[in-house]
Amino acid sequence: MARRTGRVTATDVAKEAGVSQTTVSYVLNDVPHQKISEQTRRKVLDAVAKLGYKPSAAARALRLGRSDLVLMFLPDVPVGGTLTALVELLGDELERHGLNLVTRRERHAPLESLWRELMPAAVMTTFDVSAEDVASMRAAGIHVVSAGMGPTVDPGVLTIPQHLIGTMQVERLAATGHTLIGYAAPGDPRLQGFLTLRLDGARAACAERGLEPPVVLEVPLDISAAAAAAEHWHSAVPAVTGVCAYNDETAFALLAGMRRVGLSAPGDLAVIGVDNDKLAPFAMPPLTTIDNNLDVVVGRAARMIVSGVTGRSLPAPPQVTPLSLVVRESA
Amino acid sequence: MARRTGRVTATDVAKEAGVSQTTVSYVLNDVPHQKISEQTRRKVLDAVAKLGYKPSAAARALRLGRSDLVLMFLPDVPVGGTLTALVELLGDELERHGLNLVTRRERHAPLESLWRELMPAAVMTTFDVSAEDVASMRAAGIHVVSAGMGPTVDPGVLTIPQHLIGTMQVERLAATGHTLIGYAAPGDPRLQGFLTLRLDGARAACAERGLEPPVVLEVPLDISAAAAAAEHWHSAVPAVTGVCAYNDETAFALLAGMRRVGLSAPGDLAVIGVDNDKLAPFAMPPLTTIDNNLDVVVGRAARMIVSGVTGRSLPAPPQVTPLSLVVRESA
DNA sequence: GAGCGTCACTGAATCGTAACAGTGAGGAGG
DNA sequence: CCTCCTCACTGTTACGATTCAGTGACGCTC
Repeated sequence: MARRTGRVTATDVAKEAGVSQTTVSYVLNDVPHQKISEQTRRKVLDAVAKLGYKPSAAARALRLGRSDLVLMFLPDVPVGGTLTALVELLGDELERHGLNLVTRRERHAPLESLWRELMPAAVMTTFDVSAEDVASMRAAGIHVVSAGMGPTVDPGVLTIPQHLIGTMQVERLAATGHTLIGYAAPGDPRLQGFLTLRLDGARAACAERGLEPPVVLEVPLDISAAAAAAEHWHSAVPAVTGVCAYNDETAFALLAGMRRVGLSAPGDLAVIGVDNDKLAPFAMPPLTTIDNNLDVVVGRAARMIVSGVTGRSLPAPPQVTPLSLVVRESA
Repeated sequence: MARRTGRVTATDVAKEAGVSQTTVSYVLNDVPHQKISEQTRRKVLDAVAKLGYKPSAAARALRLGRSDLVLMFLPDVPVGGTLTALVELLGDELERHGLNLVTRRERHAPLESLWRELMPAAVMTTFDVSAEDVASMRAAGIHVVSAGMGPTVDPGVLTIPQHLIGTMQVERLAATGHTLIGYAAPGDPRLQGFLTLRLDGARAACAERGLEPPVVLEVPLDISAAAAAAEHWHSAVPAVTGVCAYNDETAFALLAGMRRVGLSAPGDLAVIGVDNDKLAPFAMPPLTTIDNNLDVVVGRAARMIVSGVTGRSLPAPPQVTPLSLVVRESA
């Protein structure tokens, strides 16, 4: 018989239930315009349960021309906590809808070979992908959701408003009386894209309030360098009194550098981070930061992907800004 | 024609090269006992390049009875930095060998339905899986690599020696003159498994040196609670002077708690963490910790998986202990 | 009671690859 | 000259699901 592989197939189920394999498929997929009697449906379902039948993802993918994989392209950046958490949450959420998340870093360049090979149901990108790449994926029936950070053309785009992050940081500092603001840029050049957007947001916020544009210094993850930057800001005339850090890591480094040269936050220099890192409450002093409410973002992303793939439209996403200020002590 | 889907198939390549589809398959898979002339091989390869042919993962999976997916089951724990990095590195490494990593949290329980559905080439687990689960996967031709933490039965097992972590922490504290040692346990009950092993290692190390067993207190990620624990250790008679933290997060919380009650490290209480978190150098004071050299671990894991899947045995892993002490200032 | 329409199914083709089982050409051996 | 073997391929089937195109049986109308 067909018992060479040990796999339980739809044919086995059909035999057990005494119906055709076609019927099994109809029952399991709840095919719209097929009338199946309750009795037959029951028989099939019982057989499925009895035999422990699980449809083969490969066979289904071959037939349908697409798999249940969702391909997520990540920027080639030492992944920060936020992106990691996003991946994790998104994976869980997609799983609930029968989709499997596969992540890939943008580096081993050819996106195309990968999606042609895997035939994913959807692709999600976290950086900007060329319009032609997007077009050819769409043409191949793949749902593309772009969380790219740039000014995207895609109407169905999901964007974490990077520039708003910078804006909110400046808002906080301005609200607490700071008039000359610094910006701590990360050392890693691969973060340039995000940096530009966040910094633009900060610049705009300063301009809007009639403040000088932020004084940008690089603060790599190195205490000495961070200390030098801190002194530079502090001893400038007029002095910078509040700093927006690119993210919480940078903020931690800056705070450590400040300690090295005897400066303290927020007295000498207020510091505000981004990400609400798990360790932010335990910084010295506890770090004020911007939380990008990931559950909101993930919820939206998952909805876009799932509704795109299944064709069903899901309940509209709540219109919540996925950013919030977490005030602690550092700013 | 067959041009309904837009996909380039092996048949298209065959047509282009003027050979049979079988020959294309033989060339591309380098089938051992088939003689293919250099000339034909070239023609096929050229056609592949010209048409941009990429074999369908689904069709291949269906035919072979297994996909190129590697399924990694993660413990249902708010994933710490280490595990995250492990997943990331492993994904990159597997990718180089044409395998795709899919992660899943142990929670939506039935492992079985998932692997039956996806037919992965290999499964990697980070927790203990029942012997029968392993047996049935093996029976289905799936390579199982268990990085479970328990005393595993599996001979081909890959273990991060959790107990050694505790041992090394105690070693460091003992070497710097501490005789009564504390252990800061995490609040999350899901970490119990790892905790037990690390703690056992610490206990054993204490016993070996004739020291009292470590004084275990729970240090959740909450400053007040951490402060209370710190005071408890410090004011005990005789006083605990050095503490092994379950991980760097716990260490950060403890250090923050200590500041709250005016204690400092390492003077009042030396603190040593685990993980060498990215932020560890920026702790106050910079955190001494145990680094579990992930590249080593990942390299081993990847080798085990790849060699298991491909059948080829890869160069033997360097016998390096994947743990090292990183001395900073806190202990 | 012939015609028509639903109902509740079933038969067979199809997706793209791998690999078994040939097959004709050419050379070696007797 | 006939047989046998190797070489270098090719024809065809199978993997397991989806789905189009039927197909009897039955009820209803005129």
